Amino acid sequence: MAKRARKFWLMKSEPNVYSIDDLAGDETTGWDSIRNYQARNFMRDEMKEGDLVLFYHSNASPPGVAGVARVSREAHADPTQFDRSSKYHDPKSTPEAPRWMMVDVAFVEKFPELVPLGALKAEEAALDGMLVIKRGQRLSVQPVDKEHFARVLKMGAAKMKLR
DNA sequence: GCCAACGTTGGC
DNA sequence: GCCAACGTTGGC
Repeated sequence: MAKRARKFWLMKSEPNVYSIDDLAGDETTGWDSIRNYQARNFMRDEMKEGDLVLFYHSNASPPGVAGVARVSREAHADPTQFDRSSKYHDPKSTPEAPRWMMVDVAFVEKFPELVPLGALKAEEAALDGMLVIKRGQRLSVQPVDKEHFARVLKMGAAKMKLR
């Protein structure tokens, strides 16, 4: 039985909330608090262990890709939805039928330097169709083409290589 | 801080 | 089911 081909993703996080350095320290984290159905569906239905993730710093100056992570655990219920004290509490969700799912991601590497959004936009020809460079694109979990992923690794002088 | 773009809610 | 109002995202 052939293994499913690895998929590639981009996940946004505000670095003043949770940065690539936080992930490096934690080694792994639950990608909780996502309250967007499209993003949830990607996590619930499509992200598999071993998939690679561009870790993107949003609401930063400049915003950009800070490094690489890897899906380390597939979809499971986001615990913040059951936490009454959390701003992400969802009273309509139950443990039997959780509405919000998350994956866990593990630290892979931090780029020597951030790849700014502006640099991605400047590579528009090579990165044609990449969602993060589209204006008005707010989705915080996005699929990325393998070719685009490889190009961003190069731009970030990543240690890892795709094969 | 501004505001364009987008997603969600809720009245009808 | 439509769509106006509202809330959020996120670049600048």
